[in-house]
Amino acid sequence: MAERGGPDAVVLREATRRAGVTPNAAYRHFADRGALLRAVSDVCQGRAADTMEQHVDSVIGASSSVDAVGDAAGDAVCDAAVDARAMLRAVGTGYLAFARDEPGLFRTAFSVPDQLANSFDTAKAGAAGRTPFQILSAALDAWAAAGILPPERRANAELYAWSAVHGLGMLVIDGPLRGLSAQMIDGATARVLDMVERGL
Amino acid sequence: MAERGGPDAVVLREATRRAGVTPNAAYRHFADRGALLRAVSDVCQGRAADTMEQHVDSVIGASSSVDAVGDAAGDAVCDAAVDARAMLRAVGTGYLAFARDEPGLFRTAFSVPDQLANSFDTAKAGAAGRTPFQILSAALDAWAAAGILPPERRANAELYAWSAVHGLGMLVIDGPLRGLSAQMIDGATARVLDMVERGL
DNA sequence: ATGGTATGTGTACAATGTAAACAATTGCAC
DNA sequence: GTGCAATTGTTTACATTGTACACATACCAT
Repeated sequence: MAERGGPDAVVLREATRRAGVTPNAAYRHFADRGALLRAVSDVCQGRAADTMEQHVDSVIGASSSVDAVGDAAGDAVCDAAVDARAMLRAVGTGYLAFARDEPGLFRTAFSVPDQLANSFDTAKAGAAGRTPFQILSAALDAWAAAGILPPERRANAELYAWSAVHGLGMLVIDGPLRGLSAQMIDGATARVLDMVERGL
Repeated sequence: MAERGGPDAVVLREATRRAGVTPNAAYRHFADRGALLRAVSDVCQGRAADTMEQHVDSVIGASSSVDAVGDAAGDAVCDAAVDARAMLRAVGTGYLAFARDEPGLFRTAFSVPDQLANSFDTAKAGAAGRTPFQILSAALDAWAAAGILPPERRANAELYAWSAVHGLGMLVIDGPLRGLSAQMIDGATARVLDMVERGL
């Protein structure tokens, strides 16, 4: 239901109908519709994490193989920086790919009020066990380790990178940027990630 | 109704109740609930524009008076750059101030699917006649004119700056960043704007 | 005067969330 | 094994919402 229709479409009675039970049976499992929606939202965040991991993995794999083929041992630092940048971009593109491929799930994932403290809740984790926030966090740790993110800027950097990418996602799927061509969206994605890379 | 409760709270029957007419009278003015919501959304964008103009004006006023007092004629270019940066920051802080002060209106303003082409619709304009998009656009024009935004990066720059600020707004008001202290939010706002300034 | 347009009313129906009381099933203690 | 308590589901009921259809009224122009 969330997949097509977003959060507003996740409806208690329809859920029970699909489950083959009467409407009120739902109240044995969820306090109210809000609780159901929160549970669905958590699952959606897990799905987002899956897409992000997938993008990160593909980049890591590619980068490693290239490293293995033609490199001397001198520029390990440079490699770390290149890898860190690629990883953060993969996190961003994965996030936005999820938004574009599954707009209903994306909107459901982030349409329910939450607290930053819950960003580590395992209920929001993907198959790999990490939540979207943790995936982003790891990419920024890699930046810091590679020395391309000054320590004084590391604090809360998740929020700033996240804001940029999340904003683009929202504007694209149900904001004023909807209906842009795929190329336009690809371009905007690249440019927003450029901005984040330069600006973090 | 939008003010407290956001888009979900703008309800057709309640509106007619407050207007003192029967529910179906609404259908003489709006095709359906969606049309009503779109109209409300436009008004909300106008309110956002008002807040943004207000922030921009206060900055322009301050900057001009400083200029008038103690300057030779040499660094007009520098002044233009300083002004342009201040203006863009004011646009961003205004946008986020609106999100924080009127979260219901903010969510209503941007929760209805729209097209970029409609971003100039006068229905979305504030008292000064400009829509939020146009206000942002003007600030970026000032950047370009001051020479601090390379021409090849000017195209669609609205989208990138907007994404960053919009994302922070969404995360703060009903995303995982809700409940952050006012200082935290102020800090995050400043840092996101730093990122935009460096990254555009 | 008359006819058309704008606006509002009355009645009606389907869908939703949710409360309260009741029933069936399950698991465990004795 | 028996009985009790927790778990899960059902039935009935109600308020609220969006919306369709037919009907009424007021006003304005010809």
